[in-house]
Amino acid sequence: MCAMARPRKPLLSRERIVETAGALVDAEGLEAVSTRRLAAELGVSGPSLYNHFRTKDEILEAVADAVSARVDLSMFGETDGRDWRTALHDWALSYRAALADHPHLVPVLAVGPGRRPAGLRVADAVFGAMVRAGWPPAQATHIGALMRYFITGSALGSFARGFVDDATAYDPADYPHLGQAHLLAERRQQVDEGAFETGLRALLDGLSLQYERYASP
Amino acid sequence: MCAMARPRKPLLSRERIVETAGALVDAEGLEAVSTRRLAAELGVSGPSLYNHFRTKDEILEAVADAVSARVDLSMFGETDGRDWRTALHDWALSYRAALADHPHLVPVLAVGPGRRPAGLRVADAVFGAMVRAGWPPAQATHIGALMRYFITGSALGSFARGFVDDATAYDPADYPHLGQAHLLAERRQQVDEGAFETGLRALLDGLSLQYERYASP
DNA sequence: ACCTGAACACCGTTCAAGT
DNA sequence: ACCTGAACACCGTTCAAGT
Repeated sequence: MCAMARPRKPLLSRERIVETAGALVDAEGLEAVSTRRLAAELGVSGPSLYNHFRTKDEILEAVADAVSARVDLSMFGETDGRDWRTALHDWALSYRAALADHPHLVPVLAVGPGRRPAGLRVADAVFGAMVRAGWPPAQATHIGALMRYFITGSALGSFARGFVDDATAYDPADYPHLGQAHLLAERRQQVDEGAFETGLRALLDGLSLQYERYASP
Repeated sequence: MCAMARPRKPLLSRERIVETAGALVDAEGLEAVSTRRLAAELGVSGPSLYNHFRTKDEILEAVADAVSARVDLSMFGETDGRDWRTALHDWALSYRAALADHPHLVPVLAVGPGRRPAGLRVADAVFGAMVRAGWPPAQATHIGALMRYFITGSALGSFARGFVDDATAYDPADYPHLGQAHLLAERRQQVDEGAFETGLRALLDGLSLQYERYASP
């Protein structure tokens, strides 16, 4: 009448599924992740996954959440009125780096963070730090969202991503101002990097102007 | 020996396929567009589409291109050194409105514009106008890209999009700074709108600061 | 040239059956 | 509780056949 020993350890766990799915996305891209393929990678049969997740989408969301959770938020810990700008800047760089580490996952990461716990945790951290730095609550909320817009938008819509690598596909006559140089892969990456830097500086400069209006009356 | 009359008019054309696919995406979302379903909508059988497009992806790209091509670029026509900022602002609003008109297509529109003719045409128009307004060429290129990052990022990553509409799914204890109000649908939309306005102003303000450094030596 | 039906190699998901 | 095989209702795409 004592408890029978469990027949054996379960083959799967949510953690192991998320981990393996993440590795598969990184290695072969989103379209390589089918329930059957992922299950094979885990040494089980397809339907087994449904004992741990309700849908395939939930698995991908969990993978995205795990990546989001790894983004450094420590710069929002000791923010005071002087360095909110530095904190935002550092966060933007580490966020961008996290996306660059998992390029195939960016389309999943870029859509609404509202359903992912880690996304809300980020919004909460930015909000708290901005309020402590003297921003009005409404503006503090906006800052977290607009920074994310820019960072995920740059990762997803980069010139380099998915560019057709056939120069002859683009007739320069169609784009009088864009030079031939734009069609080269390395040039495209330079554009992405330069646009990110210029945009980030512009955002922070512009926010600083708005901050002065609130903080110096 | 004179040319025989063509048996009859072709049932399909690229234009008709793109038009019908666009209507189907708008009405029922991206996942409703299968080759079989789209073909049924057109009154033909699935494989017929492959006489006009090489893949289903090419059809969706063409739909996205058609939407991009409808974004107003006239504000870049008569830009001089004084109103590059107004032109960028107006373009941002009309771009955002175009995305809001086709929310289901945003994930397609947000990825690399490099492979779509209309995307390059936009980049070209912005570049030309910025150079005429006095921006150095490298900065002019960056401006087109960074504005697009922000606009598409805000459309794709909006708080309102795909938010789980079950308030009980979020325990306020997990997000000490975010109030209960954030969980309401109307509040989320307000956040999106406010964040877009704040971000757009910050970007333009920040770019104005950089412009002064180039234009007033 | 353009459309068709049949076929291939897949999908996500459900479910009864096993342990 | 957790895993399985079989099955359902789909996919995108190819291809020989028709006109």
